[in-house]
Amino acid sequence: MTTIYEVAKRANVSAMTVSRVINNHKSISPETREKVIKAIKELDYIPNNNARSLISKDTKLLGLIITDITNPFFTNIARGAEDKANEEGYQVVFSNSDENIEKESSYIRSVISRGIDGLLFAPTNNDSINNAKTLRKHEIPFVLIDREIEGLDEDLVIADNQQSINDLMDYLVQLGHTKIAFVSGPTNISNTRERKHAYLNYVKENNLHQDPSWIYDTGLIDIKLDEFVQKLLALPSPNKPTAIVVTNNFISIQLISILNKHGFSVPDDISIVSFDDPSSFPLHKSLLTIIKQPAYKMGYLGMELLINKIEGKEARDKKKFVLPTELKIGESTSSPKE
Amino acid sequence: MTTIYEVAKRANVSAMTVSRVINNHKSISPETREKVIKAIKELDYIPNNNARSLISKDTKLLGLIITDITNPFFTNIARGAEDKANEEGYQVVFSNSDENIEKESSYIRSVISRGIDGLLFAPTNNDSINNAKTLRKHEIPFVLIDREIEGLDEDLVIADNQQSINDLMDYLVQLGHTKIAFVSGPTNISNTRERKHAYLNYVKENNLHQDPSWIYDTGLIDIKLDEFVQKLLALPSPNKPTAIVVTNNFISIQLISILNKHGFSVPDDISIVSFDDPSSFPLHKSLLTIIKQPAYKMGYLGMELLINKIEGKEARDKKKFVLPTELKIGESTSSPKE
DNA sequence: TTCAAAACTGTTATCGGTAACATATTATCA
DNA sequence: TGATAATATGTTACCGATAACAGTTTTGAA
Repeated sequence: MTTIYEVAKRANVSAMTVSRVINNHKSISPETREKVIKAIKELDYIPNNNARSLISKDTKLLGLIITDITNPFFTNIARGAEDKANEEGYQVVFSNSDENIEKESSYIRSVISRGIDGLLFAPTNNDSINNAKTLRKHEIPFVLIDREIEGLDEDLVIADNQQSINDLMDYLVQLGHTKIAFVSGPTNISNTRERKHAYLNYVKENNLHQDPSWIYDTGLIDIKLDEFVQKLLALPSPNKPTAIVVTNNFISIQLISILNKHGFSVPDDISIVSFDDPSSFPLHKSLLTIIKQPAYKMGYLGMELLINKIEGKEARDKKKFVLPTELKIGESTSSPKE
Repeated sequence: MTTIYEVAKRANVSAMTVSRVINNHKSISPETREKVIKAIKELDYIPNNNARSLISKDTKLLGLIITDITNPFFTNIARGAEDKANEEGYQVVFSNSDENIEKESSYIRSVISRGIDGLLFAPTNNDSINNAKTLRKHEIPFVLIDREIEGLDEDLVIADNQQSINDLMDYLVQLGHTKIAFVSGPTNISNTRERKHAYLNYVKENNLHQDPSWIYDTGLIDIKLDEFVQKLLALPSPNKPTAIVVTNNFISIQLISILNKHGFSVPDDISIVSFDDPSSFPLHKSLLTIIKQPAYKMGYLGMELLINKIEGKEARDKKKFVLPTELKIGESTSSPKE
């Protein structure tokens, strides 16, 4: 590895002078600068950023935790985040937490030891509070994305869950549905909680049919829908829902699959609405009627907030950014029969 | 930031002893170890890995360059790569090169200055040879993925292009097509080159209709298909192809869109086959008939090779891994009319 | 002309770790 | 029982950069 000393020797100056040239300090004579640049080029010298960081305390490295890059929602968050980071001269280390709090903890300790300047962070669930505290103890600025942590006041970028559920419900009601079931992920994740809350509110305020057996919370990794679906389908016709709101795209795929298995077709027998269709295809109508969350924008904005925070351009008060979503009508919804 | 010296002071030992405890050296008495561990916990000490790297010369950090994480093919490569890296205790800094050689160069210099242990690298095109040389000069192990660089002998993981084209052509011929056009990306990218070569071979060996005006190379960022399509559709019926092989999923989407604009429908008027349908949806038949490349496996294997190389577990001779692909029949193909 | 300020370059110490060597104590065996 | 090895811990130097300070030369205003 070529060091600054080798460059210095070749250019017949001190290491400090080379450092000054690299960092564009004033007070370097044009001749010296030229000599040094020549030596740098000849040796193809690339400074060791880790040695620099030891003194400067910054690394221009940012962390990104998402649950799974393979989920198109997070893919676009990652892309938005990387774009902004890149624009500002930062690089991104990423990790898939897979809804696993231990994996999250272990990654966070690793990136702290790397000296990352900040972290953009989709927390696993409310248990992530301990990891957030670790970050704070080590004075790593971070911004939450997509999910809030209960009891933690921190900068946050999310989509508008209230509005999203209202839009979905409005659309279903407009189609003539009044019996609407609700399948969500685990409620220790904030967006699930908010969506469920919005659903319950909507049902109450609009005097829709209410039934506790129509509401089901699954896990995110082991999604056990079979029993719930069987119970639902066994209900006598007047008590059977004609539509289901699903809070997660992966769950909705499995749900449709199970419904089909039981001989129920979507949307003929039952309508399904969800979030962030994973099959969005530019050319044809989306299969699912969904709420599209502005994933790219969320990632981009999240990084922007984070970098502002790091570089001190930001007022110190915490901010919560709630971005608007968009209803996209697909082929998983129709008016109820009869 | 808590340093090893503060831990040492609190535990009443030297910094070296703390270091020994952290790194599980032998010759530490149980009492000392316990004292030190207690101090580490009380201070929530996380070692500074950059300071460590300054001496040890390794960082447990790996680079990943893909053209665009948003392309599901690369998403899965990234996921496979991150999984393997994580299993082996490494972390991944990634970058979207966007088919832009300057962005690639700049990223590579950055990660070199970070002291990455190695790089998994989908090169932009043959011009990437200079970046590969930079990596070699700085003794950074790397493995190429998805694309070869002409004139560079280096470890490589790709999908079987020859076989893929043969499968697509076989399928079209079996449907009754004999007039098959070919649209590819730029031929300074190895997989495009190989696919084109395989297509030309197939046409020749099977005595299919040949026509230079049926072959078109586009850019990857600015895909200009309009003129080509117009020419193609203006051909008198006997000279008009009944199917098109497209080497890139994004191009195929645009192609279908343009064909539709001109009043031609797929597959009724013309069949389209391609690679890696971006709309693959678990529940229903894929829209496009495609060759599915084993993206996850490619990323995983690529990382495995890279890490073996870094850790010296690997024989020093270069290896080229060509993974098998899978034909997936979708709705973009049918037998030709009349 | 003269001397302080500005411009230019070098020396030393330090960032947070660890390798290499040194020292002190304990264990082991001929 | 004395010599040697093994165990346990500390001291010093160094990894590659840069901040802080210190010179030396040049510049410019009085």
